[in-house]
Amino acid sequence: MNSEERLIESTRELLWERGYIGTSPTAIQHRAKAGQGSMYHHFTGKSDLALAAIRRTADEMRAKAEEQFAAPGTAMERVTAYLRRERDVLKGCPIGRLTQDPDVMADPALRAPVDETLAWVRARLAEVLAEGRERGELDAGLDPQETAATIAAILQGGYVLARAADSVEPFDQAVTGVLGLLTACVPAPRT
Amino acid sequence: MNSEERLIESTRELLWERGYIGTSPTAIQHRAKAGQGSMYHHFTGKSDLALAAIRRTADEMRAKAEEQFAAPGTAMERVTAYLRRERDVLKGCPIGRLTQDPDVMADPALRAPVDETLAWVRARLAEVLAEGRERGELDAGLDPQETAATIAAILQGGYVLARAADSVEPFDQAVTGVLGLLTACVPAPRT
DNA sequence: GTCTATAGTTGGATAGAC
DNA sequence: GTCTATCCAACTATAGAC
Repeated sequence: MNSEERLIESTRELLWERGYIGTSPTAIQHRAKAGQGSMYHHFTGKSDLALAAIRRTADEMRAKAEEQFAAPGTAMERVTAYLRRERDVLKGCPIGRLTQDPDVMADPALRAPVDETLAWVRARLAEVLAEGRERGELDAGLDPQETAATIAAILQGGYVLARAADSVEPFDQAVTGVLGLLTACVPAPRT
Repeated sequence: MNSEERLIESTRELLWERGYIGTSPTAIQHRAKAGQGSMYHHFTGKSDLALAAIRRTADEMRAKAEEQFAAPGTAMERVTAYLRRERDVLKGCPIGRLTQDPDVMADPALRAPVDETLAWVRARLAEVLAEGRERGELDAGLDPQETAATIAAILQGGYVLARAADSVEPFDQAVTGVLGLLTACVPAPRT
């Protein structure tokens, strides 16, 4: 891995662990085993490097989610697979955590990938749910957009509760809880 | 309001807006219109001041939540009142946001009030739900603890989605969505 | 209690040599 | 491309005067 690549990857890690304000160019350089000259040769500065890092993380997040969304199976099966997927729960969401970073939210360029990615997740979940409703897999009264927001919020909120408790338990409970509520919206099969 | 009081209040605001890493003693002093000498006379340093601020915010958060939890009405009514209560959605949760602050989570003293407050919210919600289930207001198959985690996660996650979108819409949708799912667990009244 | 002075460290970046 | 030298501001805190 070349120096530019290492700088981006180190920035991705540090943004996840410490956020934008908490990540210094010096810390990035140390982790990437790159000098100052190298960093400022490849990138104009901290924000430029952060942009590259955030974009890559956002792309990766969408790709991983699409694996479950585009899989075969009923809507409930796909939503369950998405919620139950292996996750670094105690580390939280590398995109969601950036919403707490005022310097990220204040910069339209840095903010855009965060906004777009979470909006995409909601929209994609809504599509999956709408599809399930059309196929009669889900109750006709279920609102796809609202329920999609609920599911996306469960994940982001589950991370927060898990980090506070320093335990994955509340995350797992929140997921199990919403899946239980959703199951009640699955029409009984015609006998 | 005296100087000590102003320092605590300013710290509360800044922790909410910029987090622990992003809040400097200088910034606190400016907002509180207090000098350095004043601040270091009343508090041993940044973390000591942050502790006072976090404790107060945690107490306030519990008191506000208890208003809805202890109100008269069915479990669904109290949960609905809690979720629909007026909130500074785009500012997020002043306690939940601290879970993203590695320096807060690394210090047991600062971490404790965050952990305890969110655990309390879940436990209290579980009590309300269990009560509703016993009274026959909610489906017997509903797990109070899991559902409590779901509801608490909706709030924390709703804030994240709202901040990303710079709009309260996803927060409101997530809340409406989960209330819709919960309503499906309300047994039809005996006719 | 509050003020000013001081101080060592880190942050974020630039300049120019190689 | 990478290195070292240099820069100024901000961060966090201490010391001592008033």
